[in-house]
Amino acid sequence: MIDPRRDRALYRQLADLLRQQISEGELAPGAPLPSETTLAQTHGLARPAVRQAIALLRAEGLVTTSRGYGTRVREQVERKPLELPTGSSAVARMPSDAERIEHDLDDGVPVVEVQFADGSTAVYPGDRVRLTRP
Amino acid sequence: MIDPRRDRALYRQLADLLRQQISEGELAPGAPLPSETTLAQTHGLARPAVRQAIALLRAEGLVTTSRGYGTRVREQVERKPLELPTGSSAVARMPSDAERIEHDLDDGVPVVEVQFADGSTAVYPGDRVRLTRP
DNA sequence: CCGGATTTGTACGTATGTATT
DNA sequence: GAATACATACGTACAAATCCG
Repeated sequence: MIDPRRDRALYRQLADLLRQQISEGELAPGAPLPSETTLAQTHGLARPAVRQAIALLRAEGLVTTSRGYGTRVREQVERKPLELPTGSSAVARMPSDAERIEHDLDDGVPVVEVQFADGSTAVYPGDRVRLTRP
Repeated sequence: MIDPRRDRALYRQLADLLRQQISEGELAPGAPLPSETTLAQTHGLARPAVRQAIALLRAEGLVTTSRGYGTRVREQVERKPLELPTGSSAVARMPSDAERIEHDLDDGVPVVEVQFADGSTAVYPGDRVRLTRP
């Protein structure tokens, strides 16, 4: 229940609610969230507050939003094992705007940048790879 | 220059401008961005549009915002080498709300979750570690 | 294919609260 | 205490994408 007297922003309270429903499976992967208008009405909020809540979940990689379509719980894609070669290293970071477009990455999805022993680098979508060391 | 006739949202155009100034060093690490009010006036936008632009940059990990203080270009912290042990693997993802608070992570900073050979896992701040394989 | 309904995106204005300097 | 700066929240309006009959 969203309570204005609590010392937590209303949109954060709504995000907490939705996050809980997702983690408990009440909103399963692929399932649509109620529309922004519906969420606003059922929780007594204005639409901007609802949008802020959903923006939080998007940044966490929990949901995906498509214009004119709606917001859905993100489905986990399979991660390909990627062996980290001897003498190489890897860092995780958020993609640049260009990288997000190039790799068709959703909001809230980091990239993995591998630097090989020869100094060259490669960038991989963070939700599709798992670095391994056999 | 921000141009309403262009087919790109005004707040995205402003984000592009600021992103460029950051990448070119005109806004160096640690440097403060103009205040939201100033940016709004100088570019002829309303403050909500300016806030959207800055929110984009925050999500990309380019800037940090502190209430009552302002927004500054993020300074890169040193990354500690972390050897990926034999038989382990690692994934990159965005932190949960709790993890962000626990590790005191800025917006736009992913985490690295290592799964060890015995099945146990550990989570590291994505901006402070570099996975290595000697 | 078209049109209408639904849904999210963009943008403005306003007001008030709270943290930092 | 005052000034500055960001955070939260409401309301409104129109644009644009998608879906469905």
